[in-house]
Amino acid sequence: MHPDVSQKTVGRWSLYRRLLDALSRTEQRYILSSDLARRSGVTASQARRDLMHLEVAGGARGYEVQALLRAINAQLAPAEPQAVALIGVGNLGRALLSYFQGRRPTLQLVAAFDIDPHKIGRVIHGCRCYPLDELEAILEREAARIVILTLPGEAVATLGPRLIKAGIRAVLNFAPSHLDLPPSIHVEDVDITMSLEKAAFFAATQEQRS
Amino acid sequence: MHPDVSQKTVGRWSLYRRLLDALSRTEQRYILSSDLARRSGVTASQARRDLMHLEVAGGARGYEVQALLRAINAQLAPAEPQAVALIGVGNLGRALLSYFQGRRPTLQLVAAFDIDPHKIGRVIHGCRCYPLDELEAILEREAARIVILTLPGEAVATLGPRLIKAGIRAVLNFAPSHLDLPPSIHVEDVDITMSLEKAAFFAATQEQRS
DNA sequence: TCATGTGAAAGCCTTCACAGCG
DNA sequence: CGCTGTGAAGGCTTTCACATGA
Repeated sequence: MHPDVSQKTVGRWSLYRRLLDALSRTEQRYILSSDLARRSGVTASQARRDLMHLEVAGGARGYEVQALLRAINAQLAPAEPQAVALIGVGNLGRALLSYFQGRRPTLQLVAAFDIDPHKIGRVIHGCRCYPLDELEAILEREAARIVILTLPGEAVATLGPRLIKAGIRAVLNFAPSHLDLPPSIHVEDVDITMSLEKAAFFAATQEQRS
Repeated sequence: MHPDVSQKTVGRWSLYRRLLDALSRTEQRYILSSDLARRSGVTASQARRDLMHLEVAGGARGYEVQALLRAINAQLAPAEPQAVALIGVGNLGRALLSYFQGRRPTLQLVAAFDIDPHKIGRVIHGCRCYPLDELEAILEREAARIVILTLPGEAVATLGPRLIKAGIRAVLNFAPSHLDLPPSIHVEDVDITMSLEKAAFFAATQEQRS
């Protein structure tokens, strides 16, 4: 694999894949960087740079859709499916369980955790809910290396050390608190309140940037 | 207002505010940039740069919590409350309605929209649901300039022109499709699938970056 | 003395611009 | 001829490092 791929490029691969996936169900066999770019909201240069790392040669008709798709899948989807667990089965947690169930076969939601006794033992959107106490044991049993955090902000603070001990490799954190984890664990923060406040700020500002 | 504030700085103001808000309910009257930084997951230099734009003088004991809070609020929260509408009352839409209801008094969720007749007319998490047909009329009536999009990907494509006509100033887009809007409208994309796929990629990669 | 405020340097990401190839 | 692939330039963001002030 190419060693120096930036986080942003990886994110855009995911965008491109969505488009290519849709294209692959049509008659269109080739796509131009300019097309891919316009439909993804990036520039053509940037799309070409991102595709460069995939080492798929384009031609005068552009890139072959199937070839790109294969190359991006090879990067984003490892050979073995990855198990994912979700911690915090509130409104947002349930919405995400439903959203992700069966969406990407290589990412399987194998367990949910909560502290609410009413939720424990239930199967929610196809995913069994366990007590948070059993986190380490069940993550180990299911070989889950990725967790989604959808807890109230205060609750994540104590979770860091447990995630480290459980051998977690990546976290998708929806809680509005900073997780202090070693750099070997990838943390992807999704801060919805911040995003809305940014939107509100720029809505109220005359001079728009970007 | 300082003219050249970057989007990233605005986002971090929102982070800092959350922390300062919590601090303001404690005895602690001053905070050091290094403290603020550590607890927000940024460097001390960066925190100081971000605070620079607020023109709040710090001293040897650091910054006064209340002064910072006032300055950030002045930036992020305009004098008048801003009305927000949400389009697409599925699982994620409902979770966000519940999440945002009453959280920030200066951001008021005034209307939800859907095409499902079963949802129209109901009040969901304190927010009335209207038919999507009436979008323009109701956005105008409620003076909503910010919309949250939580629809299936395909459905947003046709929405662009309607949002422009309705005079929308900012969009928080959870749909995995590119919105083609003029640069005068701020678009904040929150792509949950992309975030999870990034997390999965870096979970599977040996060399972690960042 | 110790923390801020900030020029200057470094690093990262995007865009330009064009050689080269099908 | 038009599009890709990519060095080089440009722009943005972060970090360094230190003068300044309480």
